[in-house]
Amino acid sequence: MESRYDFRTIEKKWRAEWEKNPINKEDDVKPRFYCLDMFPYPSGSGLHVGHWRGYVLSDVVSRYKVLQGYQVLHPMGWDAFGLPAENYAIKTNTHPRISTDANIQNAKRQLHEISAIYDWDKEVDTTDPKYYKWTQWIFVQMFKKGLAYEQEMPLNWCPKCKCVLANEEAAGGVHERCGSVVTKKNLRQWMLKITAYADRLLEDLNKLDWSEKVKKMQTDWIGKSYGAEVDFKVKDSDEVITVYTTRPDTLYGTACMVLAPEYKGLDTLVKPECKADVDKYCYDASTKSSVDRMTDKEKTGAFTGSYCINPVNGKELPIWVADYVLADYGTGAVMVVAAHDQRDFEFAKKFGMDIIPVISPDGKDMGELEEAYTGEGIVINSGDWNGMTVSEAKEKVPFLMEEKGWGRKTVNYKLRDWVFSRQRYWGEPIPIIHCEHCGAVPVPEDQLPVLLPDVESYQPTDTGESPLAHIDEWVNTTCPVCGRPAKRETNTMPQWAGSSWYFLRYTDVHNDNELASMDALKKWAPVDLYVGGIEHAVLHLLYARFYTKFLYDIGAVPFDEPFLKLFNQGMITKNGGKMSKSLGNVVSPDELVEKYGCDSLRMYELFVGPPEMDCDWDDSGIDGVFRFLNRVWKMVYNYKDAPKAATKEEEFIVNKMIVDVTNRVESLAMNTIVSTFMESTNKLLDVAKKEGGLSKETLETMTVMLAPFAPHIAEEMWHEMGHEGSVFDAGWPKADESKLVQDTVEIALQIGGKLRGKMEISKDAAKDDVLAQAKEVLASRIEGKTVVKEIYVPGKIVNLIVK
RNA sequence: GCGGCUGUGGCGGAACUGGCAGACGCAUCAGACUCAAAAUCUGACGCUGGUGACAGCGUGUGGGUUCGAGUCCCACCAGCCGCACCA
Repeated sequence: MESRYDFRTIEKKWRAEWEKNPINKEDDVKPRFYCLDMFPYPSGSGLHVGHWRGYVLSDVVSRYKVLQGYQVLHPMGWDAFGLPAENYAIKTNTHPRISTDANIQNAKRQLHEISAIYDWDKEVDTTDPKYYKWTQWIFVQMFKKGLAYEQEMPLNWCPKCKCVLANEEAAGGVHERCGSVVTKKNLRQWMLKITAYADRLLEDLNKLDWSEKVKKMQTDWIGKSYGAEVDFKVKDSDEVITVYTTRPDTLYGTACMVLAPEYKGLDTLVKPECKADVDKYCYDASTKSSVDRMTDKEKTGAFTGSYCINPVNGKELPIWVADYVLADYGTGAVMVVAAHDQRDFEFAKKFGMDIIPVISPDGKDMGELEEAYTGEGIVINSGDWNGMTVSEAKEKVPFLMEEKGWGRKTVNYKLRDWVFSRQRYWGEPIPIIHCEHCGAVPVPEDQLPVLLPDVESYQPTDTGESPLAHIDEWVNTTCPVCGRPAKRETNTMPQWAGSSWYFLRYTDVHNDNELASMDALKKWAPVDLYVGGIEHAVLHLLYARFYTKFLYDIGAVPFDEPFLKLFNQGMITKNGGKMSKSLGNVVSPDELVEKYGCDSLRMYELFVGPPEMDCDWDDSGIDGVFRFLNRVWKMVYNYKDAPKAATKEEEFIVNKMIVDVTNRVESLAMNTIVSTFMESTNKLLDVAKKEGGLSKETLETMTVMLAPFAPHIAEEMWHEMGHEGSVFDAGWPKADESKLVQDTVEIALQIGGKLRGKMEISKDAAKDDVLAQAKEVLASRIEGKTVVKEIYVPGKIVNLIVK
């Protein structure tokens, strides 16, 4: 062993050794732990220090579990289909297969620098036909269960990426990936009926150990609300307009009916004299971007000339069109209760309609309203319903309406079905054949996978047609049912298809007969700890839950939630901004590894701050971690050959360290673990200086505990202390509680809550003795005053209140 | 607009159930070693006043509860994130 900490030699040596003899051995007697990173897109820009943060954290947990005697599944793979890979390929003018492979090679090389315990025999690549065979198989199963269907409707269209988007990808009217403003395009597309799982996706959030933040984001996205549907007959017509409302208690206060510009059947309601106005209004609404429509708060509208009848009081209500009503939420029709909804209030006021209060906080008349009243209160102006409280009326009214045939109780969701097809090349072909006689027919399972054909031009088109549509020899096929000529579906699946189930595949990567065997799934899954960024809160994480529930329902998977515990690491920024190649602020781990070593960078990634919080990257602090590792190295070097018996103080420091580090790994408070190591080491070095050495056990315990964090230096020190096997076979140390009991404790002395001194007392000193002693110490300060109250918190504090 | 998170020295951040605020580290300063520098080691390091032991102030702001508040309650301010006309 050299006195100098030569990290380059050490890290190279042990990385090679672990590749030959992995420390994480399969052994079916041991308990199991599945620790998963969100797999990356192999983009051209490679990994930066932000990627390391999550990967280091999950590797620390994995290695810690190994030390605790678990066999750990800690795999890695590639989410290699989809827009980022394809756009990169287009930009660099290379086939996506070639650029993707190159990017995977590069990312893999960079990942090796982390020295995580990934088992590369279990690598998953979503673009591998052996993998996407099962991505397609899942789609076929969904089709067979009626969960995959085609529909023509106005869809979110990204003009830059030239493809349709799911609602989740277009939240806020902006494409989440490229930032372009989304427009609408009327297209026939494949949809997945995720709404059929809305309730279970909502309810089962209770089962999960996820942050409240992510659970809330999913809850809000699913957007369940309780209310009623009410049927309004159209005057002089057989038509009926059904509205959805969460306020059936306010039905008597309806001023008018408002329909979305895209309301189906609008045309039949428009009177000839109003047609020009309504048409113009609807045209203008259709050309507004969804962002404008969301941000223009000034109410607009047009009258159709028709009226409908309020079932509760027979009142005739004018029917209007207004773009503040959304076509795809509820029924696309809203009853305007001007007095109790701010938007309705503004609309009614602008067009001079009656504003009739039907809820009053005290049951009395409310006079002229300045704004809508949305609070609790008593029903007024509402016939038989008068006198009920709001909550009472909300509960009872739907049943009263049901009896009379006016409407019914119902629930509603914001969640929409998932737009699943993409007009792009680099994705899984949707395994469907279109036959004139048989309709859409799934490709028979024994013919899967439908291979993505090689193609000259994979540039996207403006027409909403996939680049695959031009490959006649691929498109033209025969119908698997009737054998007549037929055409293949040319759309591909979205990026999310492959990532919605990859965590299942890791358990049984090489299985050609099923997506994963039941045995393998039972053995490893579901995932015990899932680590990744929060940006997937309602995308990947919602889709993966949906897929898992579906696969559970068809008996392919033995559980219905994929990720038991989720940890979202904070983002690392540089100079306050997200790291990106275009901003030129990417901090590459490569140079830091070169200068300080992998172990130092691993520890520094943890030390920068609480792992769930964002933080701004600053290289300078890594010196502190590097110095710390040098100190530990020297400590072992100096004292390993002449061990001393441990003093009481030494045992206390070591056992305290064991307790603190263990608790903090369990709670993932990684930044404070590094502090604990540093503090303990400083104290041990003081002891060593005083006593002329340290015990063998102390040095060994320190080395073993350090191993998950700084594995190379720990392994080297372990061997230098004379051990044959790996430090990861040593077992995680257990604290000896008896060593943590100290004979004396220092307590703080306060007068009137202010710190006025300290004193050392025996750990089981009686209260009266402590107080007497405290008064002695503070004698000069309480002289001439009366002590009116004495507070003693054992082991902590004495507080004297004086007058 | 609604909802959530965050706010502590020059900086990153500690402080588990209310109990000694500022652990640990960075930067800075002083000292030791050195011909010198680097590295390393030792020490100082919230602010204000005082030569000084010491005193006063101090966890975004203002109130409150408590013997005692960074921590609990109320109101507000700022920053970030999410949702955003969801009837």
